[in-house]
Amino acid sequence: MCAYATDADRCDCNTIHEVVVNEVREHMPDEDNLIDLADLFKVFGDSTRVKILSALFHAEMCVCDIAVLLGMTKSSISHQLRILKQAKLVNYRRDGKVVYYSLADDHVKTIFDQAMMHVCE
Amino acid sequence: MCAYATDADRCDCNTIHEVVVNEVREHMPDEDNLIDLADLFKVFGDSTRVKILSALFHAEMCVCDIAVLLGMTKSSISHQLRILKQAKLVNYRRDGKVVYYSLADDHVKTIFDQAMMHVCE
DNA sequence: TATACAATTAAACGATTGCTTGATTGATTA
DNA sequence: TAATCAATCAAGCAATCGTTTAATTGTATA
Repeated sequence: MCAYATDADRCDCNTIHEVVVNEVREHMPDEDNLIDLADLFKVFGDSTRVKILSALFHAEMCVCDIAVLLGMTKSSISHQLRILKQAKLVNYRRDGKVVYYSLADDHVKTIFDQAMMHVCE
Repeated sequence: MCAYATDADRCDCNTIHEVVVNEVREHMPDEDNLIDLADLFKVFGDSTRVKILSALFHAEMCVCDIAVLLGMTKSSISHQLRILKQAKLVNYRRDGKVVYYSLADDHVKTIFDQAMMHVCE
């Protein structure tokens, strides 16, 4: 049983389609890449962050602008911007007391557009 | 202060770029759509689910196959498949005792490819 | 009908996460 | 230098989430 599992201890199956499993295993991306992928989507998986990115599609904005736009505190916006910064999804520049944020990656727009297609079906 | 906030109570800013905020507000998608978008990404934001979808890109598989492939219990795989089913990301068909799952939406592959480009930069 | 087994489900847990509050940092200006 | 204010940060709390365990469902077959 489970002769083809990478981690036989965790497996509780008796019959598998060996050929299919091996075939799929060969074609799958590395686990590390898939984990990175999930981590990126995790960043997208919060409505506040989605709103921030969606706003930055149209214009560079300061923390205060975004807070007003979304009706939230500067603190929570700043908190979420830090997460977006860590994921290299936004750039920032300081001008006096104000910090302006902008979109760092054009892929994001494409990803959002495709996802919106799924949502609107 | 904060004359332009939709929810003035939550705002704690003194200076905003009024024109920019109004301009962006006009161009943003509806809040409901953005929440749906975040909810979709939330589904993508788990490595087990990303691995399952990535596997289904290549072949239809039963729960047991996927459990073996990923070295996890059938229970946890079934649990995640339910979430993918609810998000209309996978289809299923029963053949005797075995239930086969397959990909339901071609957008997913495009989204994953674009996201992988961001990750691999 | 009884057994076997793939799949699903429910409850419980530990871990993660987003927002709040209050304090602090950094830059400007009176 | 002192005051102001945009922005950040840290700690705490409530809510959400993924896996485990054990029980249950549904289908096939002896």
